[in-house]
Amino acid sequence: MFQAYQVKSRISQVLKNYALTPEQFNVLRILKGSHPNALCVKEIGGRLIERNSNVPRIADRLEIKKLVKRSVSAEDRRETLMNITPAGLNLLEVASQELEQFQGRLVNLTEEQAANLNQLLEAMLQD
Amino acid sequence: MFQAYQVKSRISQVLKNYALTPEQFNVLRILKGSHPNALCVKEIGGRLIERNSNVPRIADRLEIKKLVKRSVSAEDRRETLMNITPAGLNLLEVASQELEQFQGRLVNLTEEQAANLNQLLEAMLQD
DNA sequence: GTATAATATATGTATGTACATATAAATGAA
DNA sequence: TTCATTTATATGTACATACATATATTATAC
Repeated sequence: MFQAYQVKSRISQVLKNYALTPEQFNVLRILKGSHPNALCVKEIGGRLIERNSNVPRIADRLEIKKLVKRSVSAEDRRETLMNITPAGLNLLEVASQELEQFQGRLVNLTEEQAANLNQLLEAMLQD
Repeated sequence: MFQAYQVKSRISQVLKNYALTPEQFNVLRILKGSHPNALCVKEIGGRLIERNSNVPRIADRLEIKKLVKRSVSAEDRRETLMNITPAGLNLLEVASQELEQFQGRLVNLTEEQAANLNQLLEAMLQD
């Protein structure tokens, strides 16, 4: 948990250059993954690590910055669909590039060590 | 980070039985560690994983529940000293017991695997 | 076909983090 | 000694999580 906190803090510092929080960045990445197709709020939430993320409120902030657009689904009017805007794609592109370089310098493991770490983490929790 | 989130969530569920958050629990544990000596706000903050924890506000909530007491330091009147109360010690005792049992069942690694995981995590980050 | 249940989203409230700023007290330089 | 600087804490604001509840829409039971 200490290392997870460290990683998140440092990612946060990099994203601050783009006025993004890690959560906002993750939502943008998910939307880019489905682009040009929209995703509804529930689908986005299901792809986030934090199962209790409040996607409507993160969407509020992204919408104010015009990085996403919301619309009501025609098939199911309960659903709010979200799309990343061209401005969102541009910002995500530059932020992702800096973040990838940063992470490359940050992480200090061989491929074998990384695979080993991953395996231990996956085996760690009961249930 | 996914596993750190899982662990924190499950700990959170257990502590909810005692109306404690993980952060409040950690502050109580730190205060118990120094008991019967008090600790100032800065010392407590320095022992938490989250470097930016806002100890005064966590202390507000613990004080309302009468689990800690605050006082002004005589040696340095800028410092706010904190002490765990008898009620705090009692609550911590029962909560800790349930949490330890829970964590024993939760974590699924041999001693060797745990040592290996720990070593990989420590080596993981540059700087 | 209508009433009820289930679902998707939004929103209110409590808690916490991140960070800027305010305030009081101690320290140090002149 | 006096005044500027540093330090410890508190507090304001923005953002996020956790969870309860409200609302609108769809699905289902009869």
